[in-house]
Amino acid sequence: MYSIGDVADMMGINTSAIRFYDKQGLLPFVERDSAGRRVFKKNDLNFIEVIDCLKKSGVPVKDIGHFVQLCMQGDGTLMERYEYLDKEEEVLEEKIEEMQKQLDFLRYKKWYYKTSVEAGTESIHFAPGTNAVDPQTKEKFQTELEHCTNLRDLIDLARPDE
Amino acid sequence: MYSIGDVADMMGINTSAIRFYDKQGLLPFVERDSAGRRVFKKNDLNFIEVIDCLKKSGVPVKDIGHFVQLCMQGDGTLMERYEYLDKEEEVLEEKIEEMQKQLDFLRYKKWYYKTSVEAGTESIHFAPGTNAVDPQTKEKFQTELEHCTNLRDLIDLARPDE
DNA sequence: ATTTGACTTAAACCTGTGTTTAAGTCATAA
DNA sequence: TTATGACTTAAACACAGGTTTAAGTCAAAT
Repeated sequence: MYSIGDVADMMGINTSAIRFYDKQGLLPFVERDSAGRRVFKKNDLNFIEVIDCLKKSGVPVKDIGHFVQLCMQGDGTLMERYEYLDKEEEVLEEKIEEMQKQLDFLRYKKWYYKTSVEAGTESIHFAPGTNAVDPQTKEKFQTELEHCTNLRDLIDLARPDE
Repeated sequence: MYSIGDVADMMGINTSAIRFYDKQGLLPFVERDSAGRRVFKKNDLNFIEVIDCLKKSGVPVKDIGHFVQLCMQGDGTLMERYEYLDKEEEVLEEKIEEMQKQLDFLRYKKWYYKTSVEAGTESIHFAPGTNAVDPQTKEKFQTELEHCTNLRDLIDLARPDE
């Protein structure tokens, strides 16, 4: 048995966030004591763990509410719940893939600035006689990337010894 | 030379989103024609690519504005720009790691529901004589995970042949 | 007995990230 | 030459996801 404060501490969130989730229908299983205070049971933490996972995965609160509603309806909705999680698995996989693409681009730009810092000017990457980046710059990076064994050597700026 | 509509089409966003970014200081380099319309140069697309990457990485608009400001100040800020990207690289790496953790949990829950669907009831995972999930359920999954060669066999529900 | 601290609610407030609306400008095709 | 479509602005609106505030309840320690 835990109070809202206990749960807030355990989850690392604000008590008012928990009350907000409750109001949005995410915690229909939470009971109350004689004074009207929320009482969280041990098994409620399993629910909260799922809710927390979905929130951290970027699922909107209303959407999570739909899943919780399925959970409250017993074994008849087991398949729907499986399908819900199956869908979210796919969404999350795509999200991670997308993030990885952005990370690759960020690393190209780190290389761009590492080499610029080393040269003292960004203009080493400009097309001759212009102030614009040479369209071949990224391909040059790709080539260097393929021929390098250590990504860090390629994109990290050497730090003075500490 | 591109109009705001061209850029919107290329980036797959709304023209009003571009105007919004401009107002927030993300596009100080964009010029105007005699009629006051935005004119995007080829090199502006390089900036927009970076902005788009940072946005997709979850960086707040104001924060991106800071980077753009550095870009407008010439070679004197090269090191700061490198450090900015270095920081964002780390943030993004952590974000991906976090997402991967949520994905692992989601897969545990998929297994939980796959096995429940197969059994016809969720109660196979309850502690004997209770309505609460057995605390050892997750460990049981972990063990099965270690001994399995194909994740999909473990967590994906067999679909009828199509 | 009263004070303290954790809880309760409803309602107001705030931030980020745009979108929509209304009124107007301009180049070009019919 | 006029109608169309793409652009311009400022300001209002929307919406998610909370946080803050104000007023009150209650149990337990002083």
